Amino acid sequence: MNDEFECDRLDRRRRAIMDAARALFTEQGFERTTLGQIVERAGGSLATVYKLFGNKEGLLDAVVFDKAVSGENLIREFADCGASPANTLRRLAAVLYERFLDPKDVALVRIVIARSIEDADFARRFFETTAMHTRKGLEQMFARWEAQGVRLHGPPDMLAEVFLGLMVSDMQTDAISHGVVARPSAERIAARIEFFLRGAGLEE
Amino acid sequence: MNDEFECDRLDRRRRAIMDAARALFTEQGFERTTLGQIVERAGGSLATVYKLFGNKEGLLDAVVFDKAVSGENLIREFADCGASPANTLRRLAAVLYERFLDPKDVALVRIVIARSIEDADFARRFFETTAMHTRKGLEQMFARWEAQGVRLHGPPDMLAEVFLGLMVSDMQTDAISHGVVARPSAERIAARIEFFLRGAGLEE
DNA sequence: ACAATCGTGTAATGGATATTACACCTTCGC
DNA sequence: GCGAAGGTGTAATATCCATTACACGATTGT
Repeated sequence: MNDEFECDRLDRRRRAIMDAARALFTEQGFERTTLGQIVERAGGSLATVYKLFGNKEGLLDAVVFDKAVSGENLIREFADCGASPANTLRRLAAVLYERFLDPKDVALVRIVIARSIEDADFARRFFETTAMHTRKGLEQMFARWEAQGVRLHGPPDMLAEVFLGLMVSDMQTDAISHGVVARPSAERIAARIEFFLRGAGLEE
Repeated sequence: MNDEFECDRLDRRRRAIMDAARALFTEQGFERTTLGQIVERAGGSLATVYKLFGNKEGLLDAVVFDKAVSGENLIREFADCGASPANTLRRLAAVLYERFLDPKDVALVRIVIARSIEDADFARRFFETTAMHTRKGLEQMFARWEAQGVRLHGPPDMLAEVFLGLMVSDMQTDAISHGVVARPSAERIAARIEFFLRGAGLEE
């Protein structure tokens, strides 16, 4: 009972600190946020922060890589559910918007970009576990369709890049620049999807 | 002769300070760069920096908005030179890559994003004088074509968004994340252009 | 050549903050 | 209940840096 309780206590403290840190980092940026503010919001003490995370950078690391959800599996689910390519892409688009324009995600990306100026490796690790996975997932999806006899205008890797660029990249750039962005309307999404389907040779 | 020389001297000093500041800001980020480093590289003195720019933020402002080239005129030149829409877009693509993937520009964008966490207005001003202009320019180009009887799949504003998203946004996101990005190959550009032409209904 | 103007270099000032040290108190096993 | 282990709060430490103050020297118009 000792270990479990101990672990529970530590975990709860860890989570409280990380939650406070994430909130403050995304509100004010990394450098402007002081450990004092974090402790003030999370309760506990400075000493605990240093015990759990080593230093301020360690805390940022923990916050950013907390839940690196893999986009690869997400996409595989959609690709394997038997719908036509056109319909699969239509449903996938909504998920991508959810994923790439989520304010929490966007805020995190901004922090990573800010930090990447000083620590290039930090950004590389982040994007390899997020955007890269999504792109790879899309690429595999297109490749599987091609193997099943679907005729595509262009190689799978190009289509994956283009799909992401066409559907979300410009809005993501906007979101990153402005902090938030309005969810695109259904019509707007639909227009882009149809555009992609024509370009890829997938009109029905 | 007095005024001219004075002005010349001040201008030269101004330029030297801004050049040093831009270099250091893009290398290390805004917060990590000290005014001491800037003066050390530019020569002159701290007092001059404060006289010319007021404070550190004023210097950043001057650096970022130094040469806010308008993308609107750039695009109008291309649109007015009489080539077919397809050929115009083909030549325009190369210019956009030059513009959006230029390492100097990318480095600036990173700084703006980093700063935007603390100062949202700063980012808004920047993107209104750069990306927004380019988008508007594209939109007007498509609208003019439509007025001339060219049949397009979709409204001009959507096409402008999509063209930017399709051609550069994903690479720009990469560039912003990683700092630099390899210039895309001619084939890669060509493939995307043809994709866009199909989607927009502009195949020849 | 002279005196004034203005940039220049140096050296405070003052505040902020990451990090560490330390003494206290809670919590847990026995 | 008791003692140990370890979290907690507070208070130094120590550095770093934007900003200001000041005295010096160069440059210029007369």
